[in-house]
Amino acid sequence: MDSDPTRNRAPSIRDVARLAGVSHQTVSRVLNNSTSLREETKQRVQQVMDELQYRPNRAARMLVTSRSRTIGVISASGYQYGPASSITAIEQAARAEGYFVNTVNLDGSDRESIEKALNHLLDQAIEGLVVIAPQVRVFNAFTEMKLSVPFVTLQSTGTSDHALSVDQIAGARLATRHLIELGHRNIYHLAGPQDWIEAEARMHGFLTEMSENDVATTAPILGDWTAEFGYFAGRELLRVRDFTAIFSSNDQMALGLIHAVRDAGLDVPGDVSIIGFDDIPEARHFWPPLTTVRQDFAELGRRAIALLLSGGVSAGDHAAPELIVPELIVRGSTRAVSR
Amino acid sequence: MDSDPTRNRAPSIRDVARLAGVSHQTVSRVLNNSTSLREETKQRVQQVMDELQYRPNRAARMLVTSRSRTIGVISASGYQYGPASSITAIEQAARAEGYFVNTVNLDGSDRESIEKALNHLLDQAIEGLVVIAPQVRVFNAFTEMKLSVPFVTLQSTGTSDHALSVDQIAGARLATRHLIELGHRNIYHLAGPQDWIEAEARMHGFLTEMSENDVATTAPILGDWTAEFGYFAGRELLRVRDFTAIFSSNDQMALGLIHAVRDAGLDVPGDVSIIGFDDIPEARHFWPPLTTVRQDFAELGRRAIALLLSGGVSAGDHAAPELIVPELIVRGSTRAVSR
DNA sequence: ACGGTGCATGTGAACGGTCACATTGGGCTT
DNA sequence: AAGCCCAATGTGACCGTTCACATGCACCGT
Repeated sequence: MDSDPTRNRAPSIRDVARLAGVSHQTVSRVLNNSTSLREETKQRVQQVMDELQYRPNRAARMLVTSRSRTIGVISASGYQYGPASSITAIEQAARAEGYFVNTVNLDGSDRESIEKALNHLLDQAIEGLVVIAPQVRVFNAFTEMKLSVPFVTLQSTGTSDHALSVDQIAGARLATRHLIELGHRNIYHLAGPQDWIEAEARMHGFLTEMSENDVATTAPILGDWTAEFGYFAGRELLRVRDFTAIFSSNDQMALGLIHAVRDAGLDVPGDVSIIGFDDIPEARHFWPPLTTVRQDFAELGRRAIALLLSGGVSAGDHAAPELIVPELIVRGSTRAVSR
Repeated sequence: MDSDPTRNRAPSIRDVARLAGVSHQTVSRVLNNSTSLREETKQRVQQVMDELQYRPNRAARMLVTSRSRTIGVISASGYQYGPASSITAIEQAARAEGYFVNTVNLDGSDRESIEKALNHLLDQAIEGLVVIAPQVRVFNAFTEMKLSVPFVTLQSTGTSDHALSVDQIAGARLATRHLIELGHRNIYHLAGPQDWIEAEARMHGFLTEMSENDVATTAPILGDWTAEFGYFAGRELLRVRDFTAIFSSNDQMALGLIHAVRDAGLDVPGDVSIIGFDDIPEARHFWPPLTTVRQDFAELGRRAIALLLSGGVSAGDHAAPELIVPELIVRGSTRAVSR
């Protein structure tokens, strides 16, 4: 007869208990390595667990403790270098603390897809949330939403206590100052999309640094982060050619810019200096190797988990966390202006 | 008195039942939209749910159905373009089917970190597993492991019924044939790490195509996928300069190669033709725009979920799934050999 | 010898859903 | 009008863990 009820079921705490000759509660104690357990008992139980290949049922545990040990991540464009690095770091940091990570990728930046994503995670009973979706709209959506779980926003300006971020303004100023110090006075800024917090911050840093040094500025060009856009923007810009340097808001657009300059028969950095932002791994092998501003995405991810697990971010009465300092990486795509 | 027991607890199915004046089972039926429910009852229950902002408790459901609706993803180097794209696609496809995705990043390729990652996911009671870790060692580890959950391996050679993959051999032959057709006869192959399935497959494709066209080959150089390595390998190679073309096993190394060729004062493609593999988004804006072989990582991810959810991959008695066909993208980094 | 103390362990009831089965009542057949 | 069926709903058990509390027992001081 194959009606043995234990046949198909995974072994439970009671199965272990029976075989070890103890109560189920004792097994539970071993599981949670409680104190006040005789070493001998512990070992016996442990041994039975190994034999049975026992695995605690997470659902049951979750049900009774009402803790999921799961952290949700909502990410836009998770396939890009920056977010992807942060996600990797988040996962590793979370796992080290025994947490699970559940990532959801946003389809769009509209309210509906945000809510769909969020609901998906809340269904999962997440205990914390990391938002890597630095569009202004998304950011506002989250701050307005009165979330019941602690959350942290990545890659924003750091004006909120929920926001963890690299100091974009400082980074942009670093880049801009570098160009100014090289003698450039006609500098364009190829910015990111208007509704991205980072793009805005970098633009702000650019404009501030320019005006503090009394350099006249032209209106920044709003791009979409892609090399493709950089290329076409570059072509457009070169029709006038009233500049000697461009500060691109990210490395991909800088790559497109270089491409356009080359297409026009000009040289980087001979005719035009170009500086990027991010320092993606490929940047140092662009031709010429790209001068850029490095931000530590992984550190960002680690800090997000640390902040979340320290449990401080739900109430909303904390000081804004420290900004991560970006670093200027000078390579071959910038040069002193020729007169 | 704040001893109201319902105060801090999330509303349960019974709370809803009480307020709607039905039994808890009826609420459950609404939840699973069972047939044989009066429309009126259904609506009433639904309304109470909305008022209470009721959310079914996933743990409880999981416990009784013993289904987690979670799919695990194990990934090496999840921050790179290929894997990251696949992961994004996997998540979206899975979510569309109501599944959750849990990603774990491998710290190393040793047995221990594999088992740690796997255990982490099994603790989570995953119903399926996608492995994006195309090292031979990792692949073998999984096939040997006698996993109890259905699983799919991505980016492998497709020799197993668990393996879903782009046809790496065909892709490599495409690249190689392109160079041969351009008249190149002295072609180097900069391969990926020896223990990567894809690297091996591409190398195999290269060698096959070369020998079928009676072109003499030199031993492939084993790289590590980074632009950095491509750069140094290129420098080394250029000390002899007995070649006119290089087939690089990925785009990053190709980028490093171009860098090295330029450093040596030579031109791509004038002096050396270079072809890559992957078609990362930046490739078309390299200088020169990179000729490469495109593989559709997102499609790979979607198929993985489709395969997993069709439930066919646990038994092991199925035909190997179809390979995805890669595509040659000709841009500016290759040119007919000059005589 | 006795009650108190504290450690090691056991007992039964939650947790919040679903499952299998029981119950109700209205409409149809005969 | 009796009997039957089926649709709509209710009842109680169960999933595998932890929690709160109970029990047994050795050891201690007096």
